[in-house]
Amino acid sequence: MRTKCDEADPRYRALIELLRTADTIWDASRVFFARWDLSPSQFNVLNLLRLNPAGLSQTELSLQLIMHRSNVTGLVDRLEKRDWVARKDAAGDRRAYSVVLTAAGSALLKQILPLYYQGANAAWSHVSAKRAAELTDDLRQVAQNAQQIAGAHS
Amino acid sequence: MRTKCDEADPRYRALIELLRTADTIWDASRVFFARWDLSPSQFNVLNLLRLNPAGLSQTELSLQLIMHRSNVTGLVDRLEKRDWVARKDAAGDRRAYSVVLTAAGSALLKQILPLYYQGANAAWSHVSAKRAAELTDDLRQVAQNAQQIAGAHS
DNA sequence: GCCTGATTGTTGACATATCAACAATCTCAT
DNA sequence: ATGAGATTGTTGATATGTCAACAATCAGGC
Repeated sequence: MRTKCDEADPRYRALIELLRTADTIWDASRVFFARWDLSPSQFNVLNLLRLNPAGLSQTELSLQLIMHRSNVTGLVDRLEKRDWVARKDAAGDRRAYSVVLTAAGSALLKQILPLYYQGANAAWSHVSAKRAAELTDDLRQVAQNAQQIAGAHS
Repeated sequence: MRTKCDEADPRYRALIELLRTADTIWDASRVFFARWDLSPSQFNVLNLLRLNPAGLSQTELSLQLIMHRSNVTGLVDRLEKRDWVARKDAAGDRRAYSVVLTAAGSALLKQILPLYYQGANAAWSHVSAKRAAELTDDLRQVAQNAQQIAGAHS
């Protein structure tokens, strides 16, 4: 039995639409954050630090944000230069930093978050909460499968 | 009536999961294409040219791939250097090129596509065709909304 | 023909991302 | 305690992406 799958397959189309939609949302968020001269990635760093007031090491940041350690260096550099985050010495490990939100960074987030949630809500206004939850489950499964397929390097 | 929306909202969670899943898939595809020393973006160019045998201008490519004109320059440069695409003079417009697949590029795609569809299928194996189609519709709507929200720069 | 305005691809400056390699440091078995 | 191996953040090379500005060209009204 052959595996039926080409560009007409509904699953393949869903895959393409998923990537396309994510790209569109990312671009829209870039426009949104431009008001504060902030990039989506920079916002993600700030938002993650908000949820971790004790601070995160750069490696922890890279794991949460799904990016390479080396990329966090420049990201934190630029945020630090604008006084939104600070590098504290990590307790008990002289190799690592503990990156924390500054008061200014916290204040900035307080300004952004309500508008951010509002926009996120508006984009999904036509989707019911139940359907959104189902969709989330589907996506989680797809992400897990994709990782396994890539991990098998076949 | 206040708008209820925070990080616990199912719609917000769907948004986050959407971005996260797309990122994971993109990373997985990067691993997948690495076998041919190819990037996902480079593959997208080749695949798009396959569907347009007459060739596309770089501006047309940028519109289809949702990226800036200026980014296509380097992308095509690198693909041309490896003889997978060629820049022909566009008929009737001395400013533009007509970018086309070479025989080598076409042969490369023939090699990749079956494995590509196979992987795409595997990632969505747990989702029914009907559900995939519904999901695609939802995503299209979300993408459209996101664009409008960004366009309104509010 | 000719001028105005739009479009095409390129360039340079920059942010974001990967990877390999490096010094500094930590961990842990011995 | 010490040496082997892992981990941390940085650096340099490179790809990918944006944007503004530029020369060349096109398209249309006059």
